[in-house]
Amino acid sequence: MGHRWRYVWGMSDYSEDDAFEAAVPLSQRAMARPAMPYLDGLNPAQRQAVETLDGPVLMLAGAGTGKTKALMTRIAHLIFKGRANPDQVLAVTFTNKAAKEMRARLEKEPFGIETPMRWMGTFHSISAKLLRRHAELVGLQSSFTILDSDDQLRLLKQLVVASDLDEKRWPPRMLAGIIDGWKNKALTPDKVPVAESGAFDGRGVDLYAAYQRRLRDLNAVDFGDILLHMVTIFQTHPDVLHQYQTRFRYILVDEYQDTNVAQYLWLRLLAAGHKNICCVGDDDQSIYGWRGAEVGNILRFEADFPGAHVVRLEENYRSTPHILAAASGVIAANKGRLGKTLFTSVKEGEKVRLIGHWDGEEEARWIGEEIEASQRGTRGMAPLGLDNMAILVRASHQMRAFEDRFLTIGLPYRVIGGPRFYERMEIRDAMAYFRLAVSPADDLAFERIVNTPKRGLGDKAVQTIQRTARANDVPLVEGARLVCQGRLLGGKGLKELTELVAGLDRWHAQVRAEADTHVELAEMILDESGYTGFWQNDKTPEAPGRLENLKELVKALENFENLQGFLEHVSLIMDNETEEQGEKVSIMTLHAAKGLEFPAVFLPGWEDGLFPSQRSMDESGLKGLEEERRLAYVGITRAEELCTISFAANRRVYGQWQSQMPSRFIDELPADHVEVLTPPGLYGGGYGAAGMAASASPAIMGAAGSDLHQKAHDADVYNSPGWRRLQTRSQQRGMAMPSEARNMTIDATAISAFCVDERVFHQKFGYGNVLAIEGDKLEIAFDKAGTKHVVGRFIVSADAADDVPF
DNA sequence: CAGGGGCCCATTTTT
DNA sequence: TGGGCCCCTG
Repeated sequence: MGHRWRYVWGMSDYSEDDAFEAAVPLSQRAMARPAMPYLDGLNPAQRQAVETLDGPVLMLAGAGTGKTKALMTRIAHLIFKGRANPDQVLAVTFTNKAAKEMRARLEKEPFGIETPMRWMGTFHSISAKLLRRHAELVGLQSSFTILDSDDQLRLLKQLVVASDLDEKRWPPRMLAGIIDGWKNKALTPDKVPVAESGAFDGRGVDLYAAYQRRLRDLNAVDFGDILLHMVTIFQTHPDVLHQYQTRFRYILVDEYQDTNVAQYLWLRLLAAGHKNICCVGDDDQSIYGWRGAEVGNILRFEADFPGAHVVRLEENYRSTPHILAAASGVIAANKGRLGKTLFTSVKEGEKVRLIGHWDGEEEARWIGEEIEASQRGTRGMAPLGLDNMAILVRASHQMRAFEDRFLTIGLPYRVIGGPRFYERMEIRDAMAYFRLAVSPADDLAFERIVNTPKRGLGDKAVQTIQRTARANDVPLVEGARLVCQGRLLGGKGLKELTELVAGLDRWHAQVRAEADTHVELAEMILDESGYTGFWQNDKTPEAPGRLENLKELVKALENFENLQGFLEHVSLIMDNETEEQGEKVSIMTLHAAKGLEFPAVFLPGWEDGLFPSQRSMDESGLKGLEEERRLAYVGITRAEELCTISFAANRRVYGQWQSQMPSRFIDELPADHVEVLTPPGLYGGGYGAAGMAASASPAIMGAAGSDLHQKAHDADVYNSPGWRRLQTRSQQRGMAMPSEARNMTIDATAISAFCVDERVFHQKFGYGNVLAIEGDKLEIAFDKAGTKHVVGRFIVSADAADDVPF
């Protein structure tokens, strides 16, 4: 069927405007289509979302309910029904990846729409395209450049310095944040509310205005401007607005819960005429409030667009009932939701598993073992490939424990959202040198570094070496030696190659003689080979980072006996890891996981302060907590078959060992859908790190109760016999306790109901942070009342105070 | 100009 | 604890 329709829209060779003006009355031809088979696979809700073509539609699509399918089918339907040709559909996504995927899927069966959808893309890419056409309306030329955040920062820094502000107290980065915030709210300098005029030492607005002038002079825009300028143009040039209101007959928006105010206005202006706007989203998955997203946009949709059809997609095709119930239980604690009830026709499945550990290292170790067990097939489940498993963390620094552990046991992993350390070019180069020092016959390593750094040994020289080596049936290094002896190369190349061969000989001798420590040797190799110098002389902006990575690599060597030992561990992983191939466990942040799904998901680090993040709660209070809770919801709903939540009783935070309380979200897990596991090394159930913390949880015990934290504090858990027993047992079994923890005596901080840095609330003085603890007296820095010494019984944890309206 | 030392701070991230 | 940034020095 593809051909026929391709023909119909074969006008895409025209200029865009011609194509637009020519807007073909497609309906007759479309009607001629025999059937619309693409509608067949939809459930009633999806079908309604697809077939309600006119007027505003809000598609509330819970996790795993076939949102993308519905969205794409709707687009196809609009086109096949002849309501619009592909050029008249505005389809907005948040990431280029999402747009790309959607394009790809629309081209394939059952849709076969091969006419490119010109207006499918991110807010930014579409706006940039529009802005190039109308740049002069905001004083720019259409050739304007788009600054990245680095450029932006450099510019702002100049302005801050020029304004005699103390760069330390008023960092340009902060100004960038403030300005971005204003732009996200579609506030031009003249529109910034008076209430915010105190920002940035009272200079914020002025600097913002100066920055905008500077950008204009440079004929440049930053990311925020791309949208802001278009909103300005739409607001001040009705003719332009009208042009696009007419052009875009239908508007579709994905991830609507993530839109900020500027994007909202942009959409509302464009949709104002026909109101044919379909927003797809899930208020429960709004996790980008910190970068300006307004959940309010989705919550207010019906008010903004009176008469809107709201369609709820609630049938979940992804997860088992227990997983859905757990996720629903957690998210139910949020207020002001639009509300959806996910259901599934699946009957079976494992409960969500919950386990506590002594510390973060043990948690990583346990998860590693679980992953290996799942690979073999466990608990009657079929073996799972590594691609089917993921570890989702709150903050990227949590990844390190897993990377370290997986590297040690040789478990292949991939980090989503950031290149892996051992995959970086400079690390691979350095490793190649080490490999050659250990095994001179490593030809791959030789090929890799023979001309790195540049030695004037190009393709031709390498070919000569290879030919010689092959002719004499020797490794490449020996081939190179023969080339040097026979003077088969000329001039500079010969000299350099001779030097390299001599160096390799020397390093190899050192390895064998064990004259120096392997760390010193590694440093020597990197220096003498000229590799370090190569990056030092490199002027590209990446060079310093690469040097840092090399330092890091050398530091990592300290954990091994010798170079060989290190290489063995890493090479096991790297060698059968041909680029992006092979099965790997995924490690990523919860944010990065949105939109993905895995049969098995691990959710480590569910500890108050880490998750929910203390900072989130401090900065945004209840709002912040609710966003964290949505993050928990996103995490759980990534799992198809098996979801494992874990926490550690102790964790190193900024180099300090800290006792951790299980996350309050654990309390919110419905007990009937959770299986509490006993941590390894602990005999029987009893008081395990998990057992204790979990059974302290009313939810898990099935007891009525509401405030785990207060109870836990009251019960003085860290001083409890159970806790001591755990500590002793762990020691006896030589469990995964780092030496610091092993020797740790339980100090006043842990015994007190509060801990240093804890956020607390005082009836009279308000909120504050604990500075120090002496017996039952606390030194607290109150936000408003200053630093005071207070007796502990007048203080409640800020967590508990959250329930008090403020 | 590059590197060392000291100091401050410490999520989430796309465009 | 440790990474990034700035400043100072050789």
